[in-house]
Amino acid sequence: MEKRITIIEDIAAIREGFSTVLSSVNKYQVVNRYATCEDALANLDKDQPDIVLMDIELPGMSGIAGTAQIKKVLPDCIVLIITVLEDSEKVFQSLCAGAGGYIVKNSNLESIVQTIDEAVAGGAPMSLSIARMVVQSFQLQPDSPLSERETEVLQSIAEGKSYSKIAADLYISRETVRSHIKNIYRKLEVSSKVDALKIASANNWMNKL
Amino acid sequence: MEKRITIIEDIAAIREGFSTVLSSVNKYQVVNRYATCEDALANLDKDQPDIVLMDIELPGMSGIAGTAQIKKVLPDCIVLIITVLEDSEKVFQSLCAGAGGYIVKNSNLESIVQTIDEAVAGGAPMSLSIARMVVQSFQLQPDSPLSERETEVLQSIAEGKSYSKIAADLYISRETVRSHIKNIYRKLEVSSKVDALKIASANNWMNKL
DNA sequence: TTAAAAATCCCCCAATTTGGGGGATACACG
DNA sequence: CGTGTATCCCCCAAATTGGGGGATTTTTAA
Repeated sequence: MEKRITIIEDIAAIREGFSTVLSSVNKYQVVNRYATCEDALANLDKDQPDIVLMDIELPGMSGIAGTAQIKKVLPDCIVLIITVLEDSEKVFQSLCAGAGGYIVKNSNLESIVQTIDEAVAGGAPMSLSIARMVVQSFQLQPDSPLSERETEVLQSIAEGKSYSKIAADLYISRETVRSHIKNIYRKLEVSSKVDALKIASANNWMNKL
Repeated sequence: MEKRITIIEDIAAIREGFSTVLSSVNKYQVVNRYATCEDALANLDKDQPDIVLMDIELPGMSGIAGTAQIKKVLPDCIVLIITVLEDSEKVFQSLCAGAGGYIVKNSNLESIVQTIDEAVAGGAPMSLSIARMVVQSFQLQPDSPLSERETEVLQSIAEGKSYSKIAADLYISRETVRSHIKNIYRKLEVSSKVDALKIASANNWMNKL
């Protein structure tokens, strides 16, 4: 069955380029092309795309917000991000918004079709460098000022545990937990859970699991 | 320069198979092979491997715990997991422990060498299905009983914020936050932050960012 | 159109938690 | 022999949490 594709990209040349390429492939049917998310969202019900190719930098609503909106209306629609630069922040935000993969803007025509095929087949197409970015996000930075035990305690705080619960889980006294927390606060130069967690997670000093 | 490789795999046939293949490649030098993490860890200082090929299911210490231990002693050592089945839990635990990529056990010889090359070049080699697994972990399950606002509130609790802080950030009254939390507790059949967070994060009902 | 769900706000209240002090002891590493 | 780590203890006041009991409005769905 033909897959319905919508393209959202503000640069006309790139938009029409993708469109021309994909229109020539039998299994794909480009139902519409838009320069902004706003336009695309207004016609979403009518277009009913199976796949959306979405630029990340758009005038008005960003591609990330747009992705979230589209997934809200059409949860099964696959949104593929078209990108030039690989900004780690934006990559994660897109993934959280529901993006299913990445297409590099200047890649050749066959690889674009191949990428879409992979996505349709249930894969999560992304370049090796994006995969590395994602994998790295799971790994701890080795530059943490916190000791192992302190990290363990902070981790438990991130899970919402109280001092008493942490103490029980680690088989230590509640006072010891307090000592660790005092040291954490001193090292990170903060004086509350929220601030400590903010700093530690921004620097990837805690495990994500 | 020759890369020093250590193989940890309890099945002799597979262990020797990898060893033979990699020994025949000039840029790689298999310095040692072990059946258990314990043995490998005892000789780590002497072996000084650049790359470790690690089976995930081992007698005694698991490959995941072993990976964490190795990274503690040799932070720059690249640990590649050798795996047959792709269990999402274990994949994430390995990544958190510091694994740099995955090698599928029954892949052909050239692709094994290619995977190691990618890892050395700074990539994060993994199969498409593992990439999908990782990407999916960033995406919300659509089966959440919580409303958007409730999810937002729970998200804030996960960040360690107090009711007052949440209220301020969302521009609502603290009492409204309390109402949302009461509803969250009712829906999830819990009566504390910890339990609510446990259920919601286990089901992927909250954003990771 | 009507009922349910969602989002907003208010009160009372007691137990728990938090974070600020002030300590102490023991062990390891260099 | 100091510095860091890990463990434990005390006091105390302010803040937080979670259990009740409500209410109103808007949005959504049946």
